[in-house]
Amino acid sequence: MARTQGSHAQITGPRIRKAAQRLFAQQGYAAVSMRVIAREVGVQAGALYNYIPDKQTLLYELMRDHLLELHEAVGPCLVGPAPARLEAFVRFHIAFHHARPEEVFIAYMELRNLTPANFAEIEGLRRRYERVLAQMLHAGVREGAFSVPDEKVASMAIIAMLTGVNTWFREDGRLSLGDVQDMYWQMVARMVSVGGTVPS
Amino acid sequence: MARTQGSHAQITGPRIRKAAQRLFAQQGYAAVSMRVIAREVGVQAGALYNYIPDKQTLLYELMRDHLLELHEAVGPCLVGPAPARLEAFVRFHIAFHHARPEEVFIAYMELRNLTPANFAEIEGLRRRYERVLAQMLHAGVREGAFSVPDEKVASMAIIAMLTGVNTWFREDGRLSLGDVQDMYWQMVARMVSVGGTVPS
DNA sequence: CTTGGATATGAACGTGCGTTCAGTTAGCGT
DNA sequence: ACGCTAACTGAACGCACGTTCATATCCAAG
Repeated sequence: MARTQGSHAQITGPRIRKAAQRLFAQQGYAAVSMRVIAREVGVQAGALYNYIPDKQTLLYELMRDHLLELHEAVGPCLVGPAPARLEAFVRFHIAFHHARPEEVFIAYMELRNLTPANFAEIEGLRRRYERVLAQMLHAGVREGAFSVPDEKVASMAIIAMLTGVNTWFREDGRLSLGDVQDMYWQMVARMVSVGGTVPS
Repeated sequence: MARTQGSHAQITGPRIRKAAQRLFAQQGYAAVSMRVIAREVGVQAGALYNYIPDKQTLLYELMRDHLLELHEAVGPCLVGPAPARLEAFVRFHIAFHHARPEEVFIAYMELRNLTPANFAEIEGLRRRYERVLAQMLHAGVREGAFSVPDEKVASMAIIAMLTGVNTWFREDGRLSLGDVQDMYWQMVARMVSVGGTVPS
């Protein structure tokens, strides 16, 4: 048999990516075989190679696409006065990452499974995102709106604490995502001394 | 051949753990084979089973021992007034994790490679550690020394940002570990409003 | 109605996996 | 000097891996 039903190309490609994303996030890149991905999609393993050159590229493209989408989406946070931009960034980062737990998990956990060349590309995209926040802090400090011990260190600290939300937040818990955004913004604002003093 | 040199039992056991720790941290549990671990130690794969029941238990014990050591080591941070305890905790967490990058990496990245039973044990130990900080914050809030939006959320945020140091800090960078400890303590202190106001 | 390209199958390639175990050696206690 | 046992080897088990490829089928266009 071959092509047991109608034309599938525009369906199968995305389905492969979705299945790989789910499985990589759940079990890890190294633990997921091409045959398992294929079964999830409903084809034989060989058919996957009509859509991807190899397993490594599949992983790389998932991570790259995620980070490119992240860069596009953060754009609107880059306008206005520094404190407003920072607040927008905090809320954005939490919401964006919450909406994509699998992509985020993969982007953080599977870096070491990239070939050196692919790793360099992904790492570059990550650094660019970190610099977005660092520059935001830098501008705020220059304006006298923020005070931090070190702009780069503060940006790493903030990103780490924001990304950490994904490890514990559950939709059905006692807090809504909005609550969490409020709380994190309050903590970040205090951390960078927005307004030069602590908000009550 | 067998036992090509003198008695090795008390040497080989720890060497297996060290090798596994290094390799698991570098390449991931699923990507490291028993044969590779054995080669690193200088024995055949079969010999490993004189020291460990199986690969899964090797991973589990690495994580468990790390977390038990963490609990023992955090003890001294639990005395004194709340602000002093929190400062001690911040400095301790950074230093302890910095000294054990491989253990930390494994403990965070390989959770999904544990069997459900082992996962439950490890997760329990992690939660206990998180509760140490949460109770510290709770006490500080009760005393009026701290102010946070939510004690549990704040503890997750603080632990995430502290653990994040391991992802970027390099011994040979422009900052010493002491610098970083100072900066993070300053940021955390502001975040929980130590003293009810922002330290300059 | 024919045809050609898109889409998929299923077998096969060589390799490596975790684990077991009978056999072999080295060094200790006596 | 010698046996005992701890320590290790090396082969073997069945299975799964990523990838390739000849082949088969389906659909759209002419």
